[in-house]
Amino acid sequence: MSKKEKYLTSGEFAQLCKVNKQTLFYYDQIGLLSPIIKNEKGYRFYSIHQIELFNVIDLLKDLDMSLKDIQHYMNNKSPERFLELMHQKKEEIVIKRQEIEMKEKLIDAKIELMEDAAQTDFDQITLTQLPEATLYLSRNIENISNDEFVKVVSDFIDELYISKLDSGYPIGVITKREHILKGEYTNYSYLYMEQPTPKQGYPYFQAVKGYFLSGYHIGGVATVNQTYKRFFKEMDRLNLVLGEYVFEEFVYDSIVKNNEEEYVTKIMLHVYKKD
Amino acid sequence: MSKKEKYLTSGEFAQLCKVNKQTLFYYDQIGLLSPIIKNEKGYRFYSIHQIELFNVIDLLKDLDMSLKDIQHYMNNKSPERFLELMHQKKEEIVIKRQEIEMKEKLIDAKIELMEDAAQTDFDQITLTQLPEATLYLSRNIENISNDEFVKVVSDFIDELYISKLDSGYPIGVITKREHILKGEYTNYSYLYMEQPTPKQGYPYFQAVKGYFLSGYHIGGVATVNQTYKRFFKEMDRLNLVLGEYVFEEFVYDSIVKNNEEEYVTKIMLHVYKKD
DNA sequence: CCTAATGTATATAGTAACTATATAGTCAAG
DNA sequence: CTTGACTATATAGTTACTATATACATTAGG
Repeated sequence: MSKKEKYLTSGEFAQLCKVNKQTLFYYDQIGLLSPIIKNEKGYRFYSIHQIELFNVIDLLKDLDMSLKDIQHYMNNKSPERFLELMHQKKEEIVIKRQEIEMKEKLIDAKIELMEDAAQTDFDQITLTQLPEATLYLSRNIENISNDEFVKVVSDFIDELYISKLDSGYPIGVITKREHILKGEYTNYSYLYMEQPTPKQGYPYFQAVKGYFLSGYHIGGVATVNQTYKRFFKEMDRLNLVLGEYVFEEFVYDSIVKNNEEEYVTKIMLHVYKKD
Repeated sequence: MSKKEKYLTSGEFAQLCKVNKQTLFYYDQIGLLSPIIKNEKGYRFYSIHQIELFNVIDLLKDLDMSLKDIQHYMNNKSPERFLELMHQKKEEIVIKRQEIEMKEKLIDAKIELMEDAAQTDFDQITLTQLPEATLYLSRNIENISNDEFVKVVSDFIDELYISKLDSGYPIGVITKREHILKGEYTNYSYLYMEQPTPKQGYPYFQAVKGYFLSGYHIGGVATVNQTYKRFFKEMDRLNLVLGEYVFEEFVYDSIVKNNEEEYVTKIMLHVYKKD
């Protein structure tokens, strides 16, 4: 290796940086990263050390720093300021990573939901013993005004977001036995979201376990009473009585189907064995 | 909860989605997400269920899907296609997460480097026993042409990238004793990057341990011979002989300093105790 | 040495996904 | 009945590229 340094052409440097050559022209133009040499023909030549600089620019850019702000740092660089910047970016990247992890869980939950649904016979009603599950509940929504309902939903979603409790599972509704028995199938009492790995220190949680009669309703809310009729018939046949709560959650909704008639709702009735 | 649904104004819906109202107008304009009702005055009203749709749009957008492609899915929605999409996005988000994790490590490494440097006396030369360390090495770069050197650097960087071995630690150079003794301080033999958590199955690794004389060179390569003189004096004083290799790595370079005269290079000479 | 292929340059326009601004109409409270 | 907070549309501006058109330079092969 001799003393005189080898310089890279714009094309070579672009390849090394894994970036479009035009991007380097742009960086040169705005004065963010210019080649150390420009010959009489206007050809750009970069030093091999400049890749370090490019990498830092690329890192900061990925962490949502604007080119202008990066340039501002470069014009005022110092070990102290760089350390400060890295501390700040560390905080930001931790949040970014947590958000990515949340979204990955959400995708996992959606895949699970869709794969389960794909091999489910929506006409079948089955009796199962459900293990204990923890649910995050909204405030009570019985007989409240529409404006209040919107407020509760907003708050519920905000709480899920702030407390990082959005597990990606669908938002479900809970209806109390008394309303079901009166035929008020849409007089819901709470919204809920299942928590696969519940955190300590949050209120509104409720454990659920016991016998459940599970089935599916196909169509909009207007026709849900017919599905409940089928449920009641099956309860009679199996000698069951309705327990405290009924749980409903969407399986197929506007995300995968175009019209309400094709929506699928999973309905789980808490039941006791008659004796 | 009565039958008739409550609708949200554009402002309310924007707040719920945590997004600028203008963004919703834009989505309406391109036909991606339109309110289910527009009254005679042109006022937009969204259903509460539309937030689910918005969330999916937002998720896909975060996973680098263009609004056009999202729209294309929405026009061809089905459980099968949604599942397929989620599988694809799962693969993408895993890569994204790994990249974020790499960048977080890189930031950690930079912070460590800067914090260590901040409390280091660059004039001091110290004798320390270094623990075993694993280094990822480039091909040999002794006496090669400039073109070849550029190729080796490119390959080295590409390998680090492909094999995900870029630990964020600085790229260093190794010089053999024979070259040092001849005063050829810049006739380097290898590039290296330290691997804090070495992976199995990669060649080019070399463990390093033993006694090292560590000090710092301030300035460009042109003046490094003076720093080596200081090292040799210290070796005499401590009754040491030069070992096999010398390691050099940048502490302060173009990322934190404007001109070469202020750069700081850490130099570590492998040494034996004379007896 | 000529030529074709490949490389380099500048200038300009286009792109995605917002974002801001200007202007004007609507609604609800006091 | 007015004030302040909302709603709408239309248009222009923004960021960080990206593509295209045109022209000049360098290099490899015959």
